Amino acid sequence: MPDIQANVRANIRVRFAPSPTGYLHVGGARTALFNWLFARKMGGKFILRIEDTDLERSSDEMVRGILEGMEWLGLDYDEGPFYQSDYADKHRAAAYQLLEGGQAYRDFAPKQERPQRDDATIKQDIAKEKVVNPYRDFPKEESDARAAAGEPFVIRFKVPEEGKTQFEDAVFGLQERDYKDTEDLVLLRSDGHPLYNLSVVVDDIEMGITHVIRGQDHINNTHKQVLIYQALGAKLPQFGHLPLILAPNKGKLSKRKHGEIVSVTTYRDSGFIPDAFLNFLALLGWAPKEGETAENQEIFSREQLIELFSLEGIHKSNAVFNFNEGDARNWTDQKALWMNAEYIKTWPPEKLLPLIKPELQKAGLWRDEYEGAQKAWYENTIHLLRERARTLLDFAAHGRPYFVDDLSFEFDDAAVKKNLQKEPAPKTLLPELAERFAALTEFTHDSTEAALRAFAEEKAVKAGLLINAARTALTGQAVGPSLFEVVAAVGQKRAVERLKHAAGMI
RNA sequence: GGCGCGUUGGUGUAACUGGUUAACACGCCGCCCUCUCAAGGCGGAGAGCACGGGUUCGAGUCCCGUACGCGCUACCA
Repeated sequence: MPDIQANVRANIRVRFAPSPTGYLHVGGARTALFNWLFARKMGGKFILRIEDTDLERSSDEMVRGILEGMEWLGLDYDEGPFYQSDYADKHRAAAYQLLEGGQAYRDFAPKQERPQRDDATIKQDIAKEKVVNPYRDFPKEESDARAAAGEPFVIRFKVPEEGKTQFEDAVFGLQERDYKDTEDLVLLRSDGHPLYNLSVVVDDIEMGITHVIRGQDHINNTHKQVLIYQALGAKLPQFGHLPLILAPNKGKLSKRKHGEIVSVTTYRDSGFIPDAFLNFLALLGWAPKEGETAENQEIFSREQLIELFSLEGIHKSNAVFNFNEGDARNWTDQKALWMNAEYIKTWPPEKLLPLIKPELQKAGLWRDEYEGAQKAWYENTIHLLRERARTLLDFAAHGRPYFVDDLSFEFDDAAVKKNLQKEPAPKTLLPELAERFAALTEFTHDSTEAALRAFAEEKAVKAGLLINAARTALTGQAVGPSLFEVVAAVGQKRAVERLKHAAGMI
């Protein structure tokens, strides 16, 4: 017997349809993610379509930003990218089909200057003025004649007077809207250019989209689109509207207001592991069913997310993305940062190492031996650093003393004061300690620890004093891994050198 | 203004078809560990579920109202 369920699932087709604004913002990324998860979960197809019907605002450059973001996040699409502008003829044909069918009409009124998007008071005034369009019931012959005479017009959808649109939303449930609350939207501009709501519907029908998963800010558009679906005689897809991701001030995310912080490339460039960012995004507005996860689990691999994802788990209320641009350390949502650190700490080396290499290369710290003769040493050093890293950038920043042979790393002022200069002992003891280290035939964590502790006892100083002084001498820092791990990683020659050098700084 | 949607600690979320002191994660504070910082372990503060009124033996969970927030309201997408 054929597996009917599997067949139904395999036919599921979803799409992510961003407009090319030059970058993929976190809200868009989450929409893409949810579509992708749904498609992967159901064994359906995930399609990318660029909504570039507003040609003035589109360019290759703008599209590239979207593609880059998708690629970084690893959201691979099965079809596309398609460009909506390539199908303008079809959209126009649909508009004329509706005109012929009497479901749309020509509006000869001259274009009005519109107020700025954010000028709410003017908008309100316009809304009050809204009256029945005089061309709505214009005689067909006259309309045809004026069009034939070359008079410019737009094609508007003729929203019926009585009744309401309705659809069952996968997230918000039954949605209804009275026809009288929907204006006669423009389908085709006076220059023949098709507009968004028309293009979307025609494309979604054409592409066989079964589930439209998009931001909640589209709910009003959906009512308009339902009208177009019906006028075109097409079956409605399943709609699912996602809650919005809000800025810390609870307003809408926007590049203009919030800058680069809302672009996913910022997270890539700031050393996020894509899976960590995806994990964080997935939990913004969605949660797995209780009982299907491990106790207190917050970390989910891609595979687990796919396994656990369901439309039912999506929330209705908006989520705040708590970034904090002014703060150098906690510049973005702390949970995202924590999650990234978790990934860095626990990811298998074969996945982590390829992400660190480019960072070291950028900083001029990379050597090919790290993948050859020095492989074991390198991996051990990375292991040391990963415990304290929050982003991939930290490997180059904190790792410099481990990767350079000379003294071309920073000495932190506070560390020098506290660990080297505060007490008089280091000045005389550090050179002596250097000699002890130089004399060791076996130079390991344990042998250096034994040597240092014996030396401290001999000189009647606390081991901690020497340990902290040595850490600053070797790394320039007051904080870092256990000293003897550092000593072993830095090696005998460099350790001896740096201990002597530090004494000279005092 | 109109239409729509939402409201659980600072943030993200949980709480089966209403049933004992509202749970978890991040963050915060403290303690332990310790050579520092992290990590880790343990503990703590922080919401009585926007507010008001109902229904009920019993409501965060159902109903009504109010407030607040958000979204949409283009010949943009």
